[in-house]
Parts: sequence; C-alpha cells; structure tokens
Amino acid sequence: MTALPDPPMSQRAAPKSRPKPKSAAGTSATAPVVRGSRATGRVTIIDVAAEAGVSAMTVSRALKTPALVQEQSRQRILEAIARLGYLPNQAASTLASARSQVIAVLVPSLTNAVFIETLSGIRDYLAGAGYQFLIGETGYVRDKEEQLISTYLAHAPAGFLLSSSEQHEILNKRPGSRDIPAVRMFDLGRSQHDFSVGFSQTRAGHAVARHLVERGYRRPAFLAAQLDPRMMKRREGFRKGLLEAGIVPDIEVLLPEPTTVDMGAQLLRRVLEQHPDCDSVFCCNDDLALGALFECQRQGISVPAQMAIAGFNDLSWAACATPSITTVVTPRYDIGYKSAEMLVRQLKGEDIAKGRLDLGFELAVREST
Amino acid sequence: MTALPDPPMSQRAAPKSRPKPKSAAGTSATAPVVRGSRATGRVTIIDVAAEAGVSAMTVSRALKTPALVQEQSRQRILEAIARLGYLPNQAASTLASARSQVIAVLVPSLTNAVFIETLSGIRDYLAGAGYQFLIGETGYVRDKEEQLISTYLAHAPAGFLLSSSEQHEILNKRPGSRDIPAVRMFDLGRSQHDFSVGFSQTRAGHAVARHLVERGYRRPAFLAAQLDPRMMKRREGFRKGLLEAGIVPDIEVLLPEPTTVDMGAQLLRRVLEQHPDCDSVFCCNDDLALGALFECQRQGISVPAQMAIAGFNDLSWAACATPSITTVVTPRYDIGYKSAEMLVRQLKGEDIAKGRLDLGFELAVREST
DNA sequence: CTGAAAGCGCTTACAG
DNA sequence: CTGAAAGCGCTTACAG
Repeated sequence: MTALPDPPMSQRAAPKSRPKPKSAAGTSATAPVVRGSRATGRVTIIDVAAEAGVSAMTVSRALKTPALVQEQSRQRILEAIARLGYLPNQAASTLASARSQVIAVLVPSLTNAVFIETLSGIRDYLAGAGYQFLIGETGYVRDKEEQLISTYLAHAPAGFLLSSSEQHEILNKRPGSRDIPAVRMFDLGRSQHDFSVGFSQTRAGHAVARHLVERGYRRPAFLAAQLDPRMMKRREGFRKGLLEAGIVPDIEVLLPEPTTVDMGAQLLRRVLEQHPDCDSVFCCNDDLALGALFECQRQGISVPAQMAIAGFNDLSWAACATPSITTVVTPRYDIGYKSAEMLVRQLKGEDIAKGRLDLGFELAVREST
Repeated sequence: MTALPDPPMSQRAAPKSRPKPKSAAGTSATAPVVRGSRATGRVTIIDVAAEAGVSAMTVSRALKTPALVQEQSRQRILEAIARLGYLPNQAASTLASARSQVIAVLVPSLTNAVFIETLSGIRDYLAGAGYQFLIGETGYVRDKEEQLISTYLAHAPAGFLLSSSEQHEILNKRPGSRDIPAVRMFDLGRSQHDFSVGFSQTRAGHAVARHLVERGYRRPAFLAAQLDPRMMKRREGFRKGLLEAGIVPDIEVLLPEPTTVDMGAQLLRRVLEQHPDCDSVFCCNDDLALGALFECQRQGISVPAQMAIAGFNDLSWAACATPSITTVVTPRYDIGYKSAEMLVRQLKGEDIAKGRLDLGFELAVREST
C-alpha cells in the first residue's frame, strides 16, 4: 500500500439545531433547542443521548450490550435513534476500542467457484452477526499473503479467516497480531485449540482411488494443474489408494498453470499421448473434469466405456453433464459458515470445545465412472 | 445491522521505551530514550515524527501528499517508518478526515462468474491505488440494496461502485451520501456527467438475433431465468432483431428462478415440448447454454444441425465445449477496472471528460450455431 | 443500572 | 516546505 491519493476535502456543514423534548412523556413541549455537540452537522451519539435524556455511554451500551441497559432507557434510546436517523460511526468505534467490526478473509482465488461458495457461507453467518468482511486474494503466492496480512492489520480487524496454514504462520509472526483470533479454513489443525474447519484432502483422494479400483479400472491417471498444497494432498491419498490395491500409480500429468476448463482438455490429450492404455482419470477438480469430458467428446472417446472421469468439488454442472460426472462433494459453503461462526464465538469470549471441525466429504458416484 | 457482539477487551500493553538517535547522521549514540506519546504501546505517527525529527503533520503529508514534503525529510520519515514498523491506523485517519480508504461495491450475485470477474477488475485497479473494498451482494432484491447502502454509509466509504440504476437512486436519496461519488457498472448513464461504465444489453441481444437470422434459423427461441432488468433488455433487443427480419418472436420460456446449468436443461425441455419446430435458442447466459447443450446431448439432438445454441458472456467453457458455443463476449473485467479507475480519478479531483464509457461487446461465432 | 472525563491516532485549516 | 492545537465520535475503566 503506497502513495495514497488525496481525498477531497469533506464539506463540514455548519451545526444544525434540533428540537428537544423537554422532559418525560406527555407534554410535547415546543421547548428550547439543542445543537449537536459537534461542529460537523452529523448526528452523533451525543445527540442521541440528549434526545433520549441519558448519557452517551448509555447509548453506547444500549447498542453493544443491551442487556446492561434498563428496558425503559433502551426504548427511549431506540426511538431517539430512529427519530434522528443516527448511524454509528464505525471509525470512531474502531479507534476508541482498538477493534473493528471487520473480519479479514484470505482466499487463494476469486475465479474459483469453490472459494466463492465459501465466501457465501462466511457472508451468511457474518451478516447476521453484524460484521463486515474484507476479502483478499492470495493467488497462492507467499509475498501476496505477507502483504495482505500487513494491509489488513492496519484495519485492526476483529479476526482473520485464513485459507492455509502458511498464512496462519505469517500472521502469528506479526507483532500486531497478538490478540486477534484466526480460524483456518480447509486444512485441519493439529488439535482442538488450533482452530480450524475443513476436511481431509488425503482421505478424499484415497476414496476416489478406491472407487475406481472397485469399478475395475486398472490404469488410472491423476491429472492436476495449479499444484497447490491441497492438490498435492489429494494426489498423495490417491496414490496411496492405488498402491493398496496393488496398482502402481505411475500415470500422472501435473502442470503448474492455473486451472481452467481448457486445461482439462489439454491434460487429457497429454495423458492419452503418453499412456494410451490409460482407462480412467481423476481430475483434481471439476473444471478439469469438464474439459476432459469435452475432449473425449471431441475425439469420439466414449465415457465411461473407454475412459472414466472423476472430478472434485461437485460444482453445479457435474450432476447434469452428459454423462453426469462422478465427483467428491466438498462442504465448502459450510466451511465458510462454520469457520465464521467459530471466529465470532471466539470474539464473544465463548468457550469453544470443538476447535477442530472435520466436516468430511462425500463421493457422488455418477455415470462418468 | 443489529445487535453487535461484545468484542473482547483489548489488552492495552504498557508503553514501551524505544531508543532514539540523538542527532544527525554519523554518531550512533546510545542516547536517552523516547517513549511513544500514547499509552497503548503501539507505534504511532508521533513516534515516527520523533524518530525522524519532524512533526506529525509532516509525516502525515509524507504519506498522503509526498510532493509537498522536502525530499530529505521524506527520506528520513520513510526510514523511521521502516525502523519502527509503523502501520497507519486507518480508523484514526477515517475519523479525522471523515473519509475512509474503502470503496463500497454492490453486485447482484457472488455465485455468478460474471460479477466475480468484475470484482477482479475492481481489485486490480484498487490495489494499485491503495484502496480496500467492501462487497455487498444484493440478489436483485430492493430491500437488500437499501440495507447494504445504509450499512456501508456507516463506514464512510470514499465512494460507491454500483451495479444498477436503482441502487444509484437509493443512494442519492440518503442524506449522508452528498459528497460520496458513485459510478454505475453495466448500465450506461444518460450523459457524460452521470458516471457509468458498461455496454448496451439491448444491442447485444439484437446482434444475436441478427446472427441467427443470417445463419438461416427461422424459429429462434429466447430462454431466460432470473429475469432481472438486464435480461429483459437482452430480450428486447433480441425480439427487435427478429421482428426486423420478419420473424415473429413468439417462442420464449422465462422463469424467475436463479440461473443454473441445470435450469438450462429444463428450459430446453420446455421449449421442445411447447414448440417442437424451434430450431435455435438464445440462452440469456452461458450457464443456461451449457445446460441446454447437455440436454441436447442427452436427447441425442445434434447441435447445431437440429438445434443451434447461443449463449451470453463467454465464460471459460464456452470456447472449449463440444461443440464450442457461440456467445456474446462481454467486457466484465474491464467494466470493473475502468469503473474503479473512474471513481478514483474522481476522488482525486481529476477532471473526467468521458463519464459515460461504452465498452461495447463482441459476438464470438462458434460451432454451436 | 448509569455517568464524567480522558483518550484512541490521525487530519484540519491557518499561519508562518 | 513546515508546525501547534483542536477536534473527529466513539469507548474505557472506575465509581457510584
């Protein structure tokens, strides 16, 4: 974050006067006037306090910890807020409390539907809890992660929702991160005190291998792009599953390029060139699987008779493709929702018994295998 | 935004002392100590000022308007910042200036790849300009738009990036919106003073109609879900194009449900039932087109021989499907990038000659028509 | 259940 | 090109 642009001067309006009810209820006095105690013309907590006949502190409490305020006062405060159209100033709140109502979220990619659904889960939980969130896209690049964490720290976030263990390490090294809680998404932590929500990539890869083996495929390939740590774990589980069945996991095409549908077609062409005897492919995500399917259709290769295809994630098209695609159903929405919940409960000071939440996965067996 | 949760008490550390270089360069004195002028232990602008031997104001200026600070002072300030690990406190900045470095962005949907790419464009421009952004999802629901705009106003955003004219109207009605600039995305405004970046949905729909007609299709259908205003404009242009060619635009299936790939299959089944003579379909987006293609494959309908399919947006799979799908290439990334640029230039007080930016579209003619 | 005063860390005109 | 002082609108312990 460098050279900040010069914001326009804010027009500070002259203070406006406002009528104030003289005393309790009943007599709607056409009494004196109060003016906002501030010179900006904006309605502040002080104006609300005056209107409701309480102190600013009490207004603050009525908003943050309603239980600590007498029902009657709370009522009057709420009315005053409505009447005046008061909007709390978040910046003032953040400055005074050294904590904002924003959660910083780091995801690897915004063009991947998986993380978008995770963000939807986060949003759904956070919206109800009164938090905003800031989204950072890391692209799996270490420098980007470092930089985003720095930037976000300047916003004094209430907490972090991270998408990798590496990010967790970076954050912990920062001096400013002491009291800021974080929950890791996707990767599971080592203990219940190491907050995380996810599932085992390795076991998921293993399940796909077992399924292909059970179906009778003997020359399965592993196809991957992107090659981030989670892909590698799927691969690890997949290889293990094959080995257990006495199959040598020697067919694979790994490319570091980003994942796209077109890349799936390319991977399939490569594997066909290099291993004409390949009878099935585990594409490490559904985009690749879709591309592989299109390529089979283009070449007139029958799926699954001549080539079986399995994907990962169960994106919207997997179930309605022709043929429908076998894939691993991952709990990405719930990962977002539950990790946001875990974070907020931590912020509230609640005790979290289960700080390591394994949401599992499911294998959806369909026509393509 | 209701009942805010109770954040944990922030642990305000005792002030720490810090060594300070005595005078100019050369003598690395083991001199006295300065302590942060504040009691939180955090490094503030005042500490940086002391370290660099200037006033806090000058530090502030060195960060915001470097041109107004002497090269030498700026150098020393930058060094002091690095040495101390100073991170500007955004909340304090926002409170003091009544303007934050965050841009509020409203999009209809986060599960739609189109808007994700728009957000990528926004992010790419904003990242370089030193702004953060808050993303709100409206779901095309008026109440949600109203509520999000209220919430965001409390964050004193530097500006708004909106995705519809309705949102623009809502914003303008709010008292707090006076000095906050906004740019509309997708829909074009009426004049150069009515800031907007987009393209004509109507003309795009018209282009698809002309293309189908030129190819010789005589019974084209319009298929749509979601039915938001932009879909309706595509329809309008499409109908106009058919009418101009002497074709009655009497085949269409419109469903209010959200757009999904599966919905595309459903729409195709419906149109086939109701109009067995239909020879081509314009799906108002690529997800629907993909579903329609899958359905044709399922039913053994040859594309395009027995049924032509056109989509909208050119999402990643359109070009590599089998057959590849004819579609309208929309400038959604650029819409994000350019509208962010227009907004920031406005914030900097620059003169914007072209406040209505028509980015156009392209028709990608492929195998499916 | 409620309040007075101090303080959070910046930026603002204005003057030099 | 640079600075002293005031102020932004909240929340914080503490005491009652």
